[in-house]
Amino acid sequence: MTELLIDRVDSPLGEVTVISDGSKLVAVDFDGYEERMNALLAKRGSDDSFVERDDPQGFSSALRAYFDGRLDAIEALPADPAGTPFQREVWTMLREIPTGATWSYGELAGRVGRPAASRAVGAANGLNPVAIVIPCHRVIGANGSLTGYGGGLERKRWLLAHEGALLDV
Amino acid sequence: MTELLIDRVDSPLGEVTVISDGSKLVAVDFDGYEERMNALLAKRGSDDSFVERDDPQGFSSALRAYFDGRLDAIEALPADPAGTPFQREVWTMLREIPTGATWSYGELAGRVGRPAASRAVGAANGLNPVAIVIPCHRVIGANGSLTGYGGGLERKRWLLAHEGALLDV
DNA sequence: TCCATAGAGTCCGAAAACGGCCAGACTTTC
DNA sequence: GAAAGTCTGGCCGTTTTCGGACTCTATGGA
Repeated sequence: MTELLIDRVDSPLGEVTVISDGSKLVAVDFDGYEERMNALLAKRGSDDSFVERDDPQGFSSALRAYFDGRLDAIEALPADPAGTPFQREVWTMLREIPTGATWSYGELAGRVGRPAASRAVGAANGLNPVAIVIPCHRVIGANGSLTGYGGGLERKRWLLAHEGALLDV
Repeated sequence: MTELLIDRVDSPLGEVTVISDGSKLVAVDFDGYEERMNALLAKRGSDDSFVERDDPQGFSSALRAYFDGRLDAIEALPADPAGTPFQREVWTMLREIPTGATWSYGELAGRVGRPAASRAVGAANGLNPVAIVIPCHRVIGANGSLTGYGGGLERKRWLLAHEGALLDV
């Protein structure tokens, strides 16, 4: 039974919910995805209680700075998402993608030592609980298409543009 | 693409088919179960061709000796059945059951470190490709009933009686 | 009491289904 | 012809579904 700190951040992409376990980020998600987020959080220790807290560990400020153009403000934030070993491996690798760059799912798969596991990587990507900070939005199709994003493709496009990534479309 | 050696042995239980990969037993089954046996063999390397061979590696002689009363003739025969890790674990443990003894499915489950997996053990038992030599017939219900046998309960009863096991019925 | 005989409860591993993929073979358009 | 769509088959970790060579308990007769 852990106590989780919850806060909200206004952004050009709508309200963003930030959840911390007191030391690390355990979830970041967009408005309207509460259900999914709760499902992801349920994978942690069974029972969690939520407590409203202003700017826990400074995570909310960091996100605001990121949205304001200080792209590197979120780079060092500690995150501890709950998931299978494979998923955690993928999520860890995601943070190696430089701001402004994009990888294909296949590239990412190769980076975690399973060159043929691009689909599995896609699935793991889709289950990333810590949006933005763990930059699953920086992974796109091998042909340059955006393919998908949990928060909606528009948000993915916006984030990549905000980071200065070069897109085909 | 492996070449499998096949032979038949006459027995009180009818004709028994013996299949060797040239060094180890890969299947032993009763007459009338060709289809099942082929299915089990299909789990090995994809394509196998069969070649008639008289008494390959002495396996057929050993079985005849067993049927003639030399019960220990089959104890040391090498076997290499194809299956999942769990199945192989179960099949390996089966050979630890002494001749003339019986275990319950639950006991067998405990012996492979999964005390609650008695049903799964039963399923694995039923898929044993190497009848008689891997003595799946020595496993019976916790209440002493014979429960089931791929070759028919009559054969199971006969084998146990042949080995001198004490049965309730 | 004792046995046998259902029936339900559970529990597992196996197998199948499911995606935020991708490369290659084909079509269709200019 | 080239270039942009379409379709197909194969991949892979996860999730779901399934089915059973179990077992325990409750019943109902002898």
